[in-house]
This record gives sequence, structure tokens and C-alpha cells, in this order.
Amino acid sequence: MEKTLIEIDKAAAVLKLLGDKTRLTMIGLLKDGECCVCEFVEVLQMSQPSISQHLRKLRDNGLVKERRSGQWIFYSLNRESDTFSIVESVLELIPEQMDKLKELENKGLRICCD
Amino acid sequence: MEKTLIEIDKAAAVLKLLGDKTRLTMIGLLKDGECCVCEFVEVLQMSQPSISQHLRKLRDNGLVKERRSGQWIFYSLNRESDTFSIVESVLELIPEQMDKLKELENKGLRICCD
DNA sequence: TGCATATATAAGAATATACTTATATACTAA
DNA sequence: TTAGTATATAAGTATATTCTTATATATGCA
Repeated sequence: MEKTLIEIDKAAAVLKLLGDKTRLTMIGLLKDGECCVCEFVEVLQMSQPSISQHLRKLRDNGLVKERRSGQWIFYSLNRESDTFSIVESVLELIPEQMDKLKELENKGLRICCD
Repeated sequence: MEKTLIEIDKAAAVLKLLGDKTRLTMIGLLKDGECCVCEFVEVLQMSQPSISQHLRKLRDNGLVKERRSGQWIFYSLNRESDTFSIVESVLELIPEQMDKLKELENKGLRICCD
């Protein structure tokens, strides 16, 4: 049950990534599954390049991983990351973001990724 | 045992504050007690104004509180903050910073705050 | 009162961050 | 092959961040 400690530099880097509302919401959206870029664009109401740039930071730091499926690239949490415990802890303390995906689904806007 | 959820904006703000090595180390140093500004200056090897500015950010966001005692101002974690659970979780995942204070004590540099 | 110490604040500079628009790349399907 | 869709990258800009140096404030003590 003992968690491995994360060195301070690495912890600070991850916390800095999570310390941005857009990226924190993204991580929240990934809590229960995958999302593709177009879904983030819809939910977060931001430009596609901006979303891609945030995802790149998360990926470069190993917080998320990607999986291509046809034209789409699906992102998911990288639970194998040695800093995942930070992400996990934070996810327990913030509200679920799932409802935003549900809304999207209700509007029929999630079809692009089926 | 159920923790109250922290809204995403507020969580992101706190995580941003913790996402800086200097401030994260400060929080780590406060885990087991108070520290005064001159101790932070010694341990972190940074200028006094820089330390004060970091402490101000932490204080403005309610993460730490201050207590004046003579010429010295002692900082401590604000365990009453509604975002303290984030700080608490992070503290469990990073190494103890106490040894740095011990070193200081060994060098006799902690006398200023007795 | 006057000086020393501890801390805070102000102003400015260098750098980092997060957008924007434009364009490149990868895949699908006609 | 060509057009269309999804995503990534590049370049530029506005703003935020974190230092620095100089100065202000608060306390203690002779």
C-alpha cells in the first residue's frame, strides 16, 4: 500500500501541468476513458491547435498516451507513469467531468469518434 | 471520511502554486512545523525578496498563514483552507524536506529563529 | 532617539506560457 | 489521384511569471 515517493522536481513539473484549468479539465475528462481531440475541442470550446498543444505537453511528460484509430487519435491517462499517483490523488478531489461528455453525446456531437 | 470536492478553477490555482519547485519545497518544509523567512532563505539559497514573493503567493491563496513573533514572521500550513486536501495529498507523495532543516540546525544557522 | 535586523514591497528585465493564424501531415473515401 | 477530415506543428504575439536591485516598514535594543 506504500506509495513510491516522487522526487520534488518531477512532482513540481507534473503539478505545473495540472495547474492549468484546461489541462486539469482534460485529465478529468480522461478519468473514465478515452477522448479524441475533436471531443476536447467541443467540450472545452477552444481552438484545435490550442488543444493539441496542451495534449502535447501532457504527453511529453508522460501523463497521457495516444492511440490512433483511423483519422482519430484517442488520448487516455497513462496509468503506468511514475507520477500517476499525483494525477490519481488530484482526480479524487475535483468534480467529475463526465457530464460534459454526456452533454456532447446528447447533442449528437460525439459521433465523430465512434 | 468523504472529502469535499474542490471546484476545478480553485484546484487549478492551487496546483499551479504547487507546480513550482521553490514553493513545493517550502510547503514540504512546513509539513512538520513553522519556518521563518530567514530559514527559507538559507535552505533554498535564494534572495530574501524572492522568498517573500513566493510566500506572498502562498498566503494570498490561503495555503499558508503567518504569525509574527518579534522581528520574525513564522509561516505554517493553513490546515483550515478549503483546498488543504490537495496540499495534504501532495505532501504524501513527495520526499520529506525535514533533513534540510536539520542540516541548517547542525550548521547553527537556525538560531535566528529561536 | 538612532541603528541593526527581519521582512515586505516596488519597479524593471529576462524568460515562460498560452493563445492566434497559417500550414503541414496522416488518413479516408470517392 | 484528388478532396475532405482530423490532427500536429510552426511562427508570432500578448501576457504571466520569476527573478533582480532598490527601498520601505516593523521590531528590538543601546
